[in-house]
Amino acid sequence: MATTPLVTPEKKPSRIQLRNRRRILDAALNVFSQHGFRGATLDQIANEAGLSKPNILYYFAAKEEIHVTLLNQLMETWLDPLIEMDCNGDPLTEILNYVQRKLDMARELPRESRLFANEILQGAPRMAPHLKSDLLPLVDEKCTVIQGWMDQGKLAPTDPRHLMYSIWSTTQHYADFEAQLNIISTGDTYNEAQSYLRHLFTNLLRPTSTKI
Amino acid sequence: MATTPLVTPEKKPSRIQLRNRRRILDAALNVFSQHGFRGATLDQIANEAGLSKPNILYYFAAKEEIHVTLLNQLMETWLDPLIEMDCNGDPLTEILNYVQRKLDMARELPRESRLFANEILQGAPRMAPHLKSDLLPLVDEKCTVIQGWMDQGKLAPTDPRHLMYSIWSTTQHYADFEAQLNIISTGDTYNEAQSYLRHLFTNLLRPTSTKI
DNA sequence: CGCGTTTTTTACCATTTGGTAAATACACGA
DNA sequence: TCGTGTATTTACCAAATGGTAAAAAACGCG
Repeated sequence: MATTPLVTPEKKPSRIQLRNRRRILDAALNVFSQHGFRGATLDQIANEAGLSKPNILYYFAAKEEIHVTLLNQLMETWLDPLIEMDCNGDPLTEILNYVQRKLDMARELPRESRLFANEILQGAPRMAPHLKSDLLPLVDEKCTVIQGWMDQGKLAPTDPRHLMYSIWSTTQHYADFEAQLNIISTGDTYNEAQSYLRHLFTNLLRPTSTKI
Repeated sequence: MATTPLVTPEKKPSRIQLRNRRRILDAALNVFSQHGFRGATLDQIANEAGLSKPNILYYFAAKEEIHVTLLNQLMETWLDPLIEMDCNGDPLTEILNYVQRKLDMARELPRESRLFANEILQGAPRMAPHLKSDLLPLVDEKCTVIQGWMDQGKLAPTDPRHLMYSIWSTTQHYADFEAQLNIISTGDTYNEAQSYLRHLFTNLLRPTSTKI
C-alpha cells in the first residue's frame, strides 16, 4: 500500500502530512476562490503550493476532494457568527455585533468569502445539502428570535429574513467585490463601512425610530 | 476569404448571422454566468446554442471574444439605472427609484448579474478598464449629487459611496445568491424584498429621521 | 547503520479543450 | 436555374487537464 495512506482513517498524520495538506488547502483556497471549481486547475494549485501535481494527488484523491474539504471547513466558520447571536442579549446590540463579526470576516477571510460566493453563483452544486441541513434550520431559529424581539417592541418591526439577507450582502460585498471597490473606492474602506453599516442597521431597527 | 467574414467591419449582417450571433451570446450568457470565463467551455456553449463548435468560431474568432462582447453589452445595461438618477428630482424618490430599478434588474436579468459578479470575483481582468473609464466617473458624479442633497438637508447625512455599495449589494444579492435563497427562502421573495429595501433606505435617508 | 515506511519524482495516459483547414451544403439574387 | 458568396460540417491538431504506475529518494526508528 505505497499509494494513498488516506484510505485508512485511523492513522495519526505525520508532521509532513499535516504541513503539506495545509499548504495544498491554502493554495487551493487561492485558486478556487478566484476561478471557481471548474476554472481552477491542479497545476495551478500545485505551483502555488510548491509541490508537484502527482504529489498533490498523493494527499488528496482528486481535485473535487480538495474542494469539498475546503467547503466543509468553510461551513463552520461561516455559520459561527450567526450561532453566536445570543437570544438573551440586548437585541440591537446582538444584531450590530453580528454585522460587525460578518464585516470582520469579510476583511480577514476574503478568500473564504469568495469561495463561498463562487459556489453559490455556480448553483451550490456541492454546498446545497449543507445549506439545507445546517444553514436553513439555523436561519429559521434566529429569525424566530428576531421576530420575537420585534413583537416585544425591542426592535422596530421589519422582515427578519430580508434583514438577514441584507446583512449578508452588505458585509460580504466588501470581500466579494473587492476588485470593483479597489477601482472606485477612496480612503479607509473597512473603517468607513463599519460606521456606515452600524448607522444603516441602527436606523432600521432602533425601536423609537418608528415613532415619526 | 471564405473564413471569418467578420474581419471586414463594414458589411451588413445577414439575418442568419444576426440570429446565430444572438443564439450564441444567449447560450454563452448561460454558461459564463454560471461557471465564469475559465470554467466555461466552447462545447457547452455550442451545445446550448444548438450549433457545432467550429460554427461558433465562424461567428466569433475566439472564446474570449464572446465573453468580451457580453461584457461590453452588459456595461451599458448595468450603468443605465444610475445614469437615470435625476439630480433635479426629489432626492429620496430618486434614490428609492434607483433601488427599485436595480432590484428589477436582479429579477429580470439574473444571468447578467451573475456574469458581472463572476467577472468581479475573478479580479475583473477584462472589466477593470471599463470600470475605471465608465463606472468610476459616474459614481463620482452621482456621489457628489447625493452629498449635495445631504448638505442641503434634503437627505439625512451618511456616506454616499457606501450608500451606493449597499444598494448594489442588497439588490444584486437576490440574483447572485439565488441558489442559496431558493433553499432558505419562503414566500414571494421579490415582493418582500421590494418593501423591505424601500423601508431600509427610507429609514436611513429620510431627513426627519435624524432628529431623535 | 540498516531497513521498512513514507514521500516525491519521473514518465506516462486518456480525455478534454480551444482552435484550424478544407471540403461540403445552402441561400439567394441575376 | 445557375453561380457565387455564405454557412456548416468533417476531420483534424497541439496543448492542457485530471489522473496513474512505478521507481527513486527521504525519513525515522530500532
